[in-house]
Amino acid sequence: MDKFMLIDGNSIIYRAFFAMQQPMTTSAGLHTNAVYGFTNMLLRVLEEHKPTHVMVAFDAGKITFRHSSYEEYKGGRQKTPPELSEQFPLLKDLLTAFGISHYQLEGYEADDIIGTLSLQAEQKGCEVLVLSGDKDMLQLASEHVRIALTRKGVSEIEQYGPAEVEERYGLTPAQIIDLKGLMGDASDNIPGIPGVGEKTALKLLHQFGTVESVLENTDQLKGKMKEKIETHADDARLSKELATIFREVPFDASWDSMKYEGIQAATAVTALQKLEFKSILQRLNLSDVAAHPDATLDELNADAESHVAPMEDLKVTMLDEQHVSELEAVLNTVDVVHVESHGDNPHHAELVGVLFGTPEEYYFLTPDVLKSDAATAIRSWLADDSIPKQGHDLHRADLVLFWDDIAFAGAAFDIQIAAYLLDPTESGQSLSALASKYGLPVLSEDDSVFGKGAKYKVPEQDVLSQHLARKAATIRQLVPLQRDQLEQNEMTPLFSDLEMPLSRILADMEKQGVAVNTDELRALGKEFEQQISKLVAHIYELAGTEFNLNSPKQLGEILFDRLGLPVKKKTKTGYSTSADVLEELAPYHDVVQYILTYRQLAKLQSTYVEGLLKEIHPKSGKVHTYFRQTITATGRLSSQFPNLQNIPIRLEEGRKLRKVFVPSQQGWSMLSADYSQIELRVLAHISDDAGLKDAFVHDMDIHTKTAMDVFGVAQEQVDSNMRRSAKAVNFGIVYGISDYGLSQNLGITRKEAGDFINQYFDVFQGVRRYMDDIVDEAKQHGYVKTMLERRRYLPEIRSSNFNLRSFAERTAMNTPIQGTAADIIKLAMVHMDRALNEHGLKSRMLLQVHDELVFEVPADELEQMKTLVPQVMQDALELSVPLKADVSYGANWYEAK
DNA sequence: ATTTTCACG
DNA sequence: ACGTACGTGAAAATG
Repeated sequence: MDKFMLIDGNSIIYRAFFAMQQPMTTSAGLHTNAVYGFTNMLLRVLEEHKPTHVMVAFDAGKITFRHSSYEEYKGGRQKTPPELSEQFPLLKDLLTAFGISHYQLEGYEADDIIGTLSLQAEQKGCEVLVLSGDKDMLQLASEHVRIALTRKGVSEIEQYGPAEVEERYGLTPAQIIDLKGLMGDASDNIPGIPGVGEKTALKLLHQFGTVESVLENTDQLKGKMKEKIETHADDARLSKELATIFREVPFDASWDSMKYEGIQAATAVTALQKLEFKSILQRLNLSDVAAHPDATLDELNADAESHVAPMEDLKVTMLDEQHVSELEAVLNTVDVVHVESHGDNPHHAELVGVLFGTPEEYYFLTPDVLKSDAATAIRSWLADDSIPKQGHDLHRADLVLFWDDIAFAGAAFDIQIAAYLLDPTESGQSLSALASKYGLPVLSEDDSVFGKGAKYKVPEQDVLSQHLARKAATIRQLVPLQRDQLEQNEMTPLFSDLEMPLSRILADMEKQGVAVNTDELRALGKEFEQQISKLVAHIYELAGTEFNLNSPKQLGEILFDRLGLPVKKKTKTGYSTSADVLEELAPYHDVVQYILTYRQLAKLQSTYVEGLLKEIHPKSGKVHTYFRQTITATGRLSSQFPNLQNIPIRLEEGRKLRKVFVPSQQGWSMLSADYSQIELRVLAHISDDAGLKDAFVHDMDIHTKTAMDVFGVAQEQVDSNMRRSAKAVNFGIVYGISDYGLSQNLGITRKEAGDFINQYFDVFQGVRRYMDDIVDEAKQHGYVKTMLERRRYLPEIRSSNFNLRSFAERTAMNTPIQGTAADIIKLAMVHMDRALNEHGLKSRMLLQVHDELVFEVPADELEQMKTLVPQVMQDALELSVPLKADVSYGANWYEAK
């Protein structure tokens, strides 16, 4: 017998929305929580009831036939929140992908469509199940029509037939209409009789049976109730009419179109991926879906239970020295490598083991075995640049192996880099997180296999090798999925021609390291130390007490409680003692200036002198930073252990630290080249602003030029203050300007800052247009792009929260600029690496500091490098304005300024 | 583990 | 009215 399931789409999606209040969005910022709740419920009921026909009905249009008899019908109702209304089309698309029919008809509500269909189905001899969250539906219950009402959001379902309705209310299904006629329904703005709630209504109906009968027999009632019912008799009749589901909707969908033969797996998976429903996808085996595109989910599930091997069955061979040849024999089929290591700093991390994966089998080698004579061929394979390798964080693998004297080359597809490009803000880039993101079989977190922090322990070898094999299996399955997505996003060149080659270049730079003159560094430390101890004594004396100068809390107590200085700013935990606050306090008390100087020197001492000494590698005597390629939201690199991208330069005291960074060989020089105003040049290109472009084409001083245009004066009339202001505006423009930010920076009022910005935009109209357009673009697509198609998703650009939205808007303005600048210097690095090789130069690229490249150069290459480096940098990418790079060199990084 | 401060582009 | 300039990492104190 046919079994028809009718779903009240509006009712269920509303309930799902309000039940799941935690926000849930796709990376592009579409809200999906209601669709998610709906889908989970749908899959559950389909599984449980196995219907032959399914139809989801929706309301259509704002005006229904009910409005003609009662204009205020559904009046006063809260407007559907936009976070929910944007989910209706998503749900309908998903249903289509599932192969489930949905229907709506102008002028009718979902109730009416369901009422009509349930009647027709029943007359055809079908069993009908109606799914809704609305009690009104109970009026449809009959011998062959059961009503399933959701409870607790949509997580539970309660079924009603006529018997259950009788049991619950003591009424027949038809009397449900009368019930509502008397008690009304606030949510639909159906009046009912004031003062009559469920209790009274039920009592009346048990006594009289129908609304009409109640109204005819008011003489049997007495007191207030009699009065109210008599005065609101018409309301009761109207309410009953409104509550009655119309069961003769002119329906033109065919019976066959509602047939349900299981969810089409292939289209369903695509749709679920689009919605990023990880946990739902996780339950499906994607490789099976790919193999059987025409199958339904049920068929695949049945299939999976019968013969797909569970993860436990991965075939892993642990190879000792005697059996390494087994791997040698299949090396040409190895398609995944995973290097497991322990420790955050890859230059000091311990090699735990290496896993080689072929599609058939996995092989695990301990570090000892890999380093043994027996594994020479394996090591040659690892070192062979012409053999492409796939893995997760191969950059780290390369470094870890390097310090164990094992060469690695040929990284072709790094899924960590791919994941970063696909969404640079996604923090969870662990392999396990990626597995769940893509709905692959669950992979244990490293923390749970190894333990966290001090509890880290390498497990038994069978557990270890099994875990690593699962990682390898995950990598193998991920590669084609990411490859497709990169291709779809037109990011394949960015990935293959820029980021992958760069990852090897970075590893080379890091292995090379930078030599540090430790004697000089220690001498600087001594100098700082002497100044610091004098300052501390002085400060204690002026404060009248000793305290921990490094504690903002204690310092705050001294300054504001003990010395009674005015409080300018507070943090969430107490007084702010940041430098800008202290600057303001300096006139009030002599101690403040000493504290500022102390802060400055203490920073240099702890972070740079002591910090740097700690990072000198015992094996090389150099510092080897670790450039991270998958951290920043904009595409920039970051640098760790130590951070060599924030070595002091702005103040002379700190700048001296650059003297300790020296060439690693006698007679060599440090050479540094930096882009001049790269971000503003990028802005000139992207915004196509005539004035800005003109300024760069003529290589003018951009801040002076800005001052001339904004203040409307000649070059000679620009004083240092005007130039300073113009410079601040230019910075602000790049950051995504706000009047508040500029006012803070320049110490002017917000209004003055705002006027200033307006003047700027009046002159640079192309820039204004760019800022407007890019925010619109971000709102429309949910992401912004750099010139090389690097993306950043900005889900909060559609937020109703002003702060979140404003932040996203500034980010939309800044990211294409900062990100394109990052693209450009990365391109320059790839070109530079090639140029050094092609020219057979011994010079080495050592550091990248966002707009600067640092090299060490032998004396006989100095002349050539002085022209080659800026040339390559300037030609990295062609813009509508020239790029400019300045070069300098000297005996150390300080001299190369 | 989080907060505050400060170094850089 | 809201309360920020964009992007990072490290050290120290403190919860």
